[in-house]
Amino acid sequence: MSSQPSASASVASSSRVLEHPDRSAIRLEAVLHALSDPMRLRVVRTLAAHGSEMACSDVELDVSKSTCTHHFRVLREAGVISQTYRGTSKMNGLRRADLDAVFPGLLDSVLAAAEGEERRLAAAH
Amino acid sequence: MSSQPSASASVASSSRVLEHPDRSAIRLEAVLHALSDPMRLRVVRTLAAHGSEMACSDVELDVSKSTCTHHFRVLREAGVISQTYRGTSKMNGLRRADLDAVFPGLLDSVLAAAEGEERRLAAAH
DNA sequence: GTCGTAGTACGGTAACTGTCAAACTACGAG
DNA sequence: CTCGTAGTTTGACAGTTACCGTACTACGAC
Repeated sequence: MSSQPSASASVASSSRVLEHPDRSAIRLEAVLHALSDPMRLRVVRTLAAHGSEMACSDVELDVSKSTCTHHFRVLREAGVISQTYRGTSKMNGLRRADLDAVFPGLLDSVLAAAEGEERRLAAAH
Repeated sequence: MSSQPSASASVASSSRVLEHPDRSAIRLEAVLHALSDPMRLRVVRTLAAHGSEMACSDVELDVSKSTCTHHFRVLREAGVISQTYRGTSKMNGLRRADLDAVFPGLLDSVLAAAEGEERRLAAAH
């Protein structure tokens, strides 16, 4: 049902391999659902701003480690991020190419929307 | 906290008035959550394709009336649609101007994404 | 006034979801 | 080998959500 991580992710460097949906198995509702949670949207915005892959622990969320694991898994299973183990760490990256191919402009419009909303809310306080 | 329906909706023609969030109270997460459900996405696509306002009963969903009421309310409370009573019917319209002002390009990219996904899934069968 | 329709409120069910602590595994450093 | 860290799994809890049937309200037609 799944394949190896997309081309944007490096080859796994441990025996632990993570399942990712094929580009063709990415569904809009799962993507929108994944992005509708504030924690996960924050992850995605952080990865987008950073540009290159980041370890889970480098993305600062104010929740427990088990909750972090939960949220990263939802993003991976929706096809929004790719994940690869590097020793004890797991490196995460946006599946930008896949998402832009399947839903052109969606990711950027969500990121821009979040940016704009954050600025408006900051200005309102 | 809410105001009268946005300018895109007509004046209410009955004593029943529905609360709608101000443009400034529309939140991205609520919008994405509202659009991540297949029933609600169908409503929004139908309203988008139709162009002008439609009655609840004119949007064909394969669920009970009480479930329809639930979904339309989620869309209204997220600020995605405006609703106005007309006799026994309730007229619904996309809050296109508000959504485009608050999250430029988001609605169109979601609609295009849904369109593209539908075509790909239809071609795959 | 009655009648039919659109839509609602309520209570219920079942599944989902986000949260966590605790115990765990996998890995690299030493 | 031990140790520390990253991340996981499990079970639990509480809240949310989509679904429904039923009884209801509001409205217009007559």
